[in-house]
Amino acid sequence: MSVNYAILGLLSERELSGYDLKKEIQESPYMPWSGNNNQVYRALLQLCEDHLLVNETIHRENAPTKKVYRITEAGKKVLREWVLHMSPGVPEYKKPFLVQLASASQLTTAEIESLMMRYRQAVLAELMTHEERLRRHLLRGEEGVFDMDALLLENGVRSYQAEIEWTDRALIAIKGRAEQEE
Amino acid sequence: MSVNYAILGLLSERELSGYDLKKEIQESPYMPWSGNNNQVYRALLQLCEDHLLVNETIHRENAPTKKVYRITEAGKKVLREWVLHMSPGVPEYKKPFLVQLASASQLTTAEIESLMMRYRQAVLAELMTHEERLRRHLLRGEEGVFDMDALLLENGVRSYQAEIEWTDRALIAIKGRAEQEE
DNA sequence: TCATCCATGTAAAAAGTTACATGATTTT
DNA sequence: AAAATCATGTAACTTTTTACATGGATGA
Repeated sequence: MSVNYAILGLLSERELSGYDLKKEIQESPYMPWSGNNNQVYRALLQLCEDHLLVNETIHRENAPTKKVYRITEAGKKVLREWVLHMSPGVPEYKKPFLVQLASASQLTTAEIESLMMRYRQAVLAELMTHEERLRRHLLRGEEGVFDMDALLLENGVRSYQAEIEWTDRALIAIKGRAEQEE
Repeated sequence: MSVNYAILGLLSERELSGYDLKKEIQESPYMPWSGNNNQVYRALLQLCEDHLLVNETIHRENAPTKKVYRITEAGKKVLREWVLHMSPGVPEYKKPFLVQLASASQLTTAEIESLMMRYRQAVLAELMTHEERLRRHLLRGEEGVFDMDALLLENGVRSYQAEIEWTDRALIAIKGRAEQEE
C-alpha cells in the first residue's frame, strides 16, 4: 500500500491543499507514513498525472497562494476497488520500549521499575491527548448514529489503554521480584 | 535508535550467529526492523569494528561454517548506558486497515461489515499464534518468579486482544446503522 | 524580534528492500 | 525432484528522511 491511497481516501471526504494533506498524514496515529514534503507533493503530482485528482490554484490576498485538490470520478473508482479488494492487513506494533526492556538483564530491579514507570507516564500522556481528541469530536456530535471518525479515534484510545494495563501488570511482577530479593 | 542496540541486547543474553540474529529480528513482533541480510550483516561488521562484539568462526562437518558473535565488556557498558538513558518512546500503531476504513464512504454498510469481519478474522489468527507462543513459553517454565520474556509475549497478546475487542464494538455500531437503513 | 504557521517545492543523504551469488543438508 | 532451511555476504534499486530554498502573516 502506498501513501497515494491514503491521499485519495482523505480527498474522498473533502477537498484539501497539499499542506493540509501533509498535516493530516503527520497527525494521524495509525498511518504508516511520515507525511514529509517530498512524499506528499510527489504523490500529488503522480495522482494528477494519472487523472485521479484535479487541482485548482487559489490566489488569496494577505495569504500565500495554495492548490486545492479534488478527487475525480476515476479516482473514486480506483479508491473503491482498492478498499474492496485489499485484504485487511493485521496491525504492526512497533514498540522501541520493548527492545529496551529486552536488554533489562543489564539493570537492577529498581532500575527496571523506574524505567517501566517512566514508560507508563509517557503512554498515559499520549492516552490523555487521544481521549481529549475523542471527547472533542463527540461533543461536536453532528455525525448521527454511525460515526466512522469516532470509531477510528476509539481505536487509538483502546490501544493506549491496553498498553497502560500491561504496564500495571508488569509493575506488579517487578515488585514481586523486588520483594523476593529482600 | 538503531538495530545495533537490538543486536547488543539479544547478544547480552546468549551468543548467536548472524543468521540466528536475523531470524530473531524478523520474528519479533515489536522490533521496528525487517531483519534483512544487508541490515544485520552490516550492523555486525560495524559493531565488531567498534569492539562492542567479537566473533568466532565455527567450522562444522555436514553443516555450513558459521560465525558466532559474543558481546564484549565495552559492549555491555554501551548497552547499559543506552537502556538507562534512552527515554522510553511511546509505541507506534501502524494500522493499514484503519487507512482502508477511512475511505469507507465509498462502500455500502454491508460491504463495511464484511470488511470488518475479514479484519477480525485476520487479527484473531494473529492473536492465536501469539497466545500459543506464550503458552509454550510458560510450559517450559524455567524462569522463576520474574520472567521478562513472558512479559514481552504478554504485551503482544494484549495488543491483539484490544484490537479484537475494538472490532466487536465496531461491528455492533455497523449493525446499528444497517438496521437504521432498513 | 524571534519563532511558528502557512504554503509550495527540490536536492542530497540515509536507510531500507529486493535480488543476486554460492552451496550443503533436510524435508516434502 | 523440488522446495525449504541453514549460512554467509554483496549489488542494485527504492523509499524515506533531512535539509535547503523562498516568502508573507501571525503571535509571543
